[in-house]
Amino acid sequence: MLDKTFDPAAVEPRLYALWEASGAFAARPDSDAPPFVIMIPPPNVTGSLHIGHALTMTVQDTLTRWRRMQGRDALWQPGTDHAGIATQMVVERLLASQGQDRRAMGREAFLAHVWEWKAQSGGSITRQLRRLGASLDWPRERFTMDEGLSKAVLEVFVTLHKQGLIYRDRRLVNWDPKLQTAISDLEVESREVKGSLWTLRYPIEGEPGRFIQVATTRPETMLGDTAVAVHPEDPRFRDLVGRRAVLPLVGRPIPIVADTYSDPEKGTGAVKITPAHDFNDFEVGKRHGLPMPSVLDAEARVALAEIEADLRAVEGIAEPDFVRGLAGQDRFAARKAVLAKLEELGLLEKTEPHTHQVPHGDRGGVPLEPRLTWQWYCDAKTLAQPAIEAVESGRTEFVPKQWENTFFAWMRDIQPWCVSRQLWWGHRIPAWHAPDGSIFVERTEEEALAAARAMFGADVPLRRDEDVLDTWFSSALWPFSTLGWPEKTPELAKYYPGSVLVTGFDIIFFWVARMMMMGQHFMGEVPFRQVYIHGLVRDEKGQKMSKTKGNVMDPLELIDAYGADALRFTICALTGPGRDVKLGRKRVEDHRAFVTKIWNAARFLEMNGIAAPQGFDPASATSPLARWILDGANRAVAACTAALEAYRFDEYAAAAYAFVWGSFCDWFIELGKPVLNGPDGAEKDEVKGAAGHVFGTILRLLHPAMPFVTEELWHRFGYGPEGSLIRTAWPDSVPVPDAEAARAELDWVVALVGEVRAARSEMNVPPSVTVPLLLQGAAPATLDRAGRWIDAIRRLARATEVRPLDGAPPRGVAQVVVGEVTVMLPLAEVIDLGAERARLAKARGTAEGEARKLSAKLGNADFVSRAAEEVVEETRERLAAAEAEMARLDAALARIAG
RNA sequence: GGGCGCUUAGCUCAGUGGUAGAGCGGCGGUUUUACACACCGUUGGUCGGCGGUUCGAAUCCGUCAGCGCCCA
Repeated sequence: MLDKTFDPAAVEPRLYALWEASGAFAARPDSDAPPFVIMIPPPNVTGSLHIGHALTMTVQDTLTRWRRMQGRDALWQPGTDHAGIATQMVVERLLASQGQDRRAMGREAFLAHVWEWKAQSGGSITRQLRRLGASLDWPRERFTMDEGLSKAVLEVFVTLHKQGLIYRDRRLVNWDPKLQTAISDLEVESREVKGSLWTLRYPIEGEPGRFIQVATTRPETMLGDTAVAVHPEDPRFRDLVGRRAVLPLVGRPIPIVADTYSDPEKGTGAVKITPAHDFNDFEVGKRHGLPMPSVLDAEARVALAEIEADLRAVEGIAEPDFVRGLAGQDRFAARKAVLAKLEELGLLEKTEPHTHQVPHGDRGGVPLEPRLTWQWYCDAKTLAQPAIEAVESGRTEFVPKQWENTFFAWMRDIQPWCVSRQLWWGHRIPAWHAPDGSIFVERTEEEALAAARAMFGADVPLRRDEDVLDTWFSSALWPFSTLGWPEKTPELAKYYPGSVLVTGFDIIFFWVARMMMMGQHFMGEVPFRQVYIHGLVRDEKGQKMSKTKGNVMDPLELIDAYGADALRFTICALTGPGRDVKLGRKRVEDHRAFVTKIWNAARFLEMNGIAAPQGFDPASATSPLARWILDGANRAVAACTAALEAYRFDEYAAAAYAFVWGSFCDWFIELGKPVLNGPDGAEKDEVKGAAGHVFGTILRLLHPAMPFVTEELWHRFGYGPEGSLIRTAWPDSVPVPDAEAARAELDWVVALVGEVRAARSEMNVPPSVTVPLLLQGAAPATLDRAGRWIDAIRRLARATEVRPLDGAPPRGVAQVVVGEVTVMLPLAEVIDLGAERARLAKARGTAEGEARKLSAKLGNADFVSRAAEEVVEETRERLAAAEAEMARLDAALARIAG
């Protein structure tokens, strides 16, 4: 016997362990089955399962389980990425709590600690994914720092370098002074900051008393100014272009240059140019050949080495000793000091409050500092071209398609990709520096030494580059590095390119773009055929979930409370195209009711001795009820299949829900009860067979979304051994012959029951009162139907009997119109004639409104002559039906008049 | 400032040229032995505003407004 309620916690761990142990998740490279491949976008090894993972993994698992059931050789590739900055931060924090420091222990010792941490606490997310039911092929789990993937990284770096697509350059980068590393443009987060706009006065050289005013939000960088720029057409400054200003505090004369970067409308119309500390200024500096001294060090403290030689005293303007005193000060302390000194010198014109966007590091959280450094760059512009073409030509397709625009916009304007990071945890760059500055990029130190020997004619000592690669560099190789590349493995041959990449739109630039570039370049083919972009999970009010807002939901807690099936089904039901998912506890609770409904339906079947049918042939079913539910199941199968093919998880969930609850439970089971309670025989056998058959279809249909409850019921009902539903074939939609007749019959029964129930309810007839249904004007076929369904009608419509009206209608009837029939309910004892008249009048009003609308339409000559013939014909039929109904309601009203 | 998206019932959302829908909620009723996480019935909408195309517009076009996101 099934328990009274479904207990997910008792079932989930057992079934998951069974699936995993039996190899149900395993890809089968040796099979002939066509592959279906999803490469998991590798979660961060430091991460734990959050609600966003729950969404993306539910979608991926639903697709994987569905395709696996369809007979595809499914590979859902698991793994994690090493998350350079995040992991290094975690381990450093851990060490700090033990009073240890990374720099003190040195690189090797630190890395040993990281690996130790990884072994102990890394990848807890992979355990949590099991709670969700994710059917990943665990024995294939990879890690971006493992040996094989590291080999792929090495191969790619060296190859790209030899192809000139990776190079070293000295440019401005986004520098995180807290983490002391370069970071990518994509790791920059603009934050609105309430600051000030200071207007400074720079004296004009040789013209005492004349100044040019510049506005700035970062006065401390003025030590590194090398020009003042004005707009070439700005008449206010025309005579100053080509002359020089004296840089306050420093004393260095700097040119006043004409550059369209300066906006006459903004600030004073003149801007100070600090090429080494601002991206726009850097461009101006390049255009005008300006020096580019850095005045801040790696920790964003004032550093004077590059301007020391420029310092000179100028009475009332520049004080070298003051500047020297700034050395080593933090940028914000230096700002205060600089402003105070400028004010003292009368060179601070004004201070205005100013709100502006300040770039912050998304990991470290501190304001970033553009910094001029040597870094390794990847020529993304070149690599992007084939990736763009692949999407243009449809070799990779985005779903929904609109995201292709986002992809194109980013890819067509892509900047050189800075791939080096000043970290220890990551793939160390395979470059060796010779004392003279030559660099050798090779797979091994031996090869580098050999290359150096060839160049210098003698052995020279080489020093390996200290930097590591951006984590995304290795992630970009994931679709093929996990399959064994650069080795030519059977897996690589079979599973590349993948079928679909599933991810959120915020990740298009990170994973999609980079995997596309690397896949095209090294495999000569796209890494995936489709990219399914889903929304973000938000709270019920549509707010982004965040720890600071306190509105985060823990998927594991939701699973504990409602079960994984409920959470997964909720996510499917809410995942429409191009929409964020507004998720609340209540939504999960609501959908749990559906899991419970299935469980209860199963209990009913069990009580009636219904199980996996033996030798039931749907094609030979004769009873209308059996044929009707078989037809309904087939249509549900078709709808669910089409929805999944289109990535319409909401439609998939809705179609399954409507069929299971609205058809199978509400009508099939109810209509079947009289038969099931009746005598044994062919009819009962057929209804039981159909019930068992359709329930099996339901379990298969819902398995991708709610794997646990379906798998549990599958074996409990003898459809297969425990844990076998996951390997069972997805149902086919097999049309039922002459389904229209079965539908027409059941539609009639449903309409009759519905109308009678509504009339009784509106008349406030207590359920205990049962009455005969007298049919007036019934066609012989209708009387036959009534006879066939008499038991069900008795039960569902609270009727004693159904028979033709014999003679005059009794007094005090309630009447409803169903097709050509007027059904009379003799309710003399309880009926309120006034209420019944009002009810009939209302029904007549509805029919009349409908008829009026339709006849107006048909009265329009343009409509009749220009609309499609079927539409006109259908309108005529609807009008006739509406008028007939009006006539019957008129007759009904006349019967109870007076 | 540029781009994208959204606006349909109280709420969350389907519906992309031909009868405005679902779930949840609300209201009324029900221990009808699978299920009160249920059953039965019912109430909710000038489909954001305006204009256009069309025999016909929630749907196509234009425009305005509001909201959200991305980029600068």
